Amino acid sequence: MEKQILHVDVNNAFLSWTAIDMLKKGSKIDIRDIPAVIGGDESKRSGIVLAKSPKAKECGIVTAETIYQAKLKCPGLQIFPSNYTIYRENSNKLFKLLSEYTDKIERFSIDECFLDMTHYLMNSTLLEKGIEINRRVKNELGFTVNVGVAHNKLLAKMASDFQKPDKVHTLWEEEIPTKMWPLPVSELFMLGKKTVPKLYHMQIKTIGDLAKSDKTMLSKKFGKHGIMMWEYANGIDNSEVKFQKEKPKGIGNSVTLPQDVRNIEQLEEILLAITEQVTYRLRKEKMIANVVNVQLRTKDFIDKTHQRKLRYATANTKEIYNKAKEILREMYKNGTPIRLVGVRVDNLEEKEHKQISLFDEIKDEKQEKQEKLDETLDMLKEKYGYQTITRAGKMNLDNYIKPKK
DNA sequence: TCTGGGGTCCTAGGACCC
DNA sequence: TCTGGGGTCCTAGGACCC
Repeated sequence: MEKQILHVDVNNAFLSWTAIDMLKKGSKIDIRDIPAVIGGDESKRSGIVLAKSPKAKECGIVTAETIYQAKLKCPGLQIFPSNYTIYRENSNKLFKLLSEYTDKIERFSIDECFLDMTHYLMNSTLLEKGIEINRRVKNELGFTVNVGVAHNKLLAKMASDFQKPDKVHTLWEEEIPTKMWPLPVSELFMLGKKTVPKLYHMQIKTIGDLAKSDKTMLSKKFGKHGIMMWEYANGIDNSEVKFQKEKPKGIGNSVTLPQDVRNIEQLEEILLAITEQVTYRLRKEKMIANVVNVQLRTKDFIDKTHQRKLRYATANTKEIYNKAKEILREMYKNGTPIRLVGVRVDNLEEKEHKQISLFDEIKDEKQEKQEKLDETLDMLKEKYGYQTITRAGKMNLDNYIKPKK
């Protein structure tokens, strides 16, 4: 049976949400109407564009470029910091409103949702529902969304990306040749900056070119990715709207340091602070990890990641830190200037599912104590806030990261 | 004042086993 | 002298998304 899918995408999400917040706090200007961007902090070496206003877009500013580049393109550009607390609040409001329409709703990102309306249309059409959602979000939440209307997720997503802002677009199968095929191949979902030049080289320039090219040839050249891009170009996508919250597969944090660090003792302190953050999140998910992964980025922007399997799955800070330290020591050549440090845990499993007996056999008293310590510290973090309770005391990340001005 | 941070999925080579 | 192949696990890195 044919699915009925909507894709809802907030227009310039971070910028719109910051604009609303500023107006609420008495701002005289709406930053949606001026050349403005939401950006990182250049003094913290994280100066990139996260979102742009329409006027900033007119200057040629693109997402993820440096603030420095953006200023060159648009001298009067105004820059505002991001605020994820506010973004999460708005995202939740949107999700709540959309949940009135179907139970089968997938939060694809902080500002995008897929809705499976197949059994929820009652007496209206899918397009009517899309138009209603577009209108209600604007009136009730104060920001605008694009809505894509189609029979699968890929086409709905492509549709919501057509003309912006505040629009509802259909992309039915019969509309593919006129609405999707003329677009440059770079517009197709999952085709990024590495693949597009390769396709161009093969004289594949539009989505239509890709759709009409030979699937077997693409498969030989790009593997699974080749099959997928051919299917997407032809509007084929059988994936389901994932409405049940999925357990994370991995959890990680990383930090760009305000200055390069070139000695291992300092790197270890940073590693501990990040590990504490990661394992805290891991324990909150009630999961344990089998793999620890350490990432280093040099001052020349060369990334290295090394990972090791743990002897048994755990969420204990000390055990994971010990493994991370082992990895760091093996991968770090003393004196190399490091710009970013990251820790990830992977191959997660649910703590409940672990067979207690087997687990306890290899767990000794020391480990029991360590786990109790984690529990206690986690409780304190819940009660008094994360920042005040770090195991390492002075080894807090704040020592390496300039406090927010 | 150059270049974020959090994810998922895939590939490929080597080790190891049968 | 010649000389398997299939499967799984582990690890590093790449591509892509928002």
